[in-house]
Amino acid sequence: MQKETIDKIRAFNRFYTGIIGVIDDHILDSPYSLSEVRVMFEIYHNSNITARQIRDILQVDEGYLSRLIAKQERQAIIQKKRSSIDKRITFLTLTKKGEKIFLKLNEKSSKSISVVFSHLNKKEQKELTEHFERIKILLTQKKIK
Amino acid sequence: MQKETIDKIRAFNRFYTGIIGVIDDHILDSPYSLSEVRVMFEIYHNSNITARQIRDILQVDEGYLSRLIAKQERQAIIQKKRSSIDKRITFLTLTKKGEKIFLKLNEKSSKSISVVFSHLNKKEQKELTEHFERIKILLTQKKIK
DNA sequence: ATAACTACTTGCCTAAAGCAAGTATTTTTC
DNA sequence: GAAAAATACTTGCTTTAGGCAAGTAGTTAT
Repeated sequence: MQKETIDKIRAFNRFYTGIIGVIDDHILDSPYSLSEVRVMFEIYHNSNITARQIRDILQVDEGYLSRLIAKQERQAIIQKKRSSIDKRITFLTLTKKGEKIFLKLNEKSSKSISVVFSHLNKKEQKELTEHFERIKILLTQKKIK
Repeated sequence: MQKETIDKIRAFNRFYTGIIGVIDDHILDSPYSLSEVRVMFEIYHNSNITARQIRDILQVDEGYLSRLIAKQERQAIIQKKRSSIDKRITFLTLTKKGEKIFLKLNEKSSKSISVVFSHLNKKEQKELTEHFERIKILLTQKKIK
């Protein structure tokens, strides 16, 4: 791979890390950490997910995750139900309260996304999301070598 | 802003956070933390930068940064020289040793970037960096409202 | 000359996260 | 079908990252 290309990728990564940082910062003035919000996100979008699956998606330490989940269970955000078929596994769902909390946080994050991207008009927004789409396709397709 | 657009942005952010995570993970199996490498990066690319400037670029706590710099000075990676005009300011440079270390880490990061993007052919690489370029332009231009 | 400001440092503290050993359950192997 | 290996999760212990506030030294403004 060419050095120039690598430099461009690196430059974009630094740039985009900053963008993500700004958005995340806003979520962070809530009583929940980024990781906690991510856990809620995964459960919200995939009910009855397991801790193991979340670990694989978010790439977090399983011990740490176990504690996060326990904490959110104590706070009645998450509900655990053990599988009757395989008792090692517990399925996770958000409680009504948890769902409410997550949606509020999501709303907050939407707001901060809106702020960061607010200077774009309709057409530019469309262009932007098309770039995103293409990048995703480029980076996920034919990972199979 | 439209909900759909926000969702697409969020989806890309999650996706790209993962990509960056994979690349960063590789750098992290070195004795230096991400923040340390970033500090080296800034000094390497901008000799005689000040701690204040690095703080502004990287958006890190100045106390934490001060310690990082002190640590790297002890390790003879960084050299401080106080400004004779304004003695509050110290200019930072990499030592020969520091430069060597940084370049090695940079090389390592280049390798991991190469791996992540290796399935792309020349044409696709070009397309990718063009998307990056456009996104950067879209997101930096006319921030002035 | 004093007050306000800037650049950086230091002390103190909490939250984030890694690692390893442990428990309970299920699956594999001989 | 018992022992060994594997899986899903938990717990204890520890390190690291990073925030916040007060402190120091130097500079600029009033």
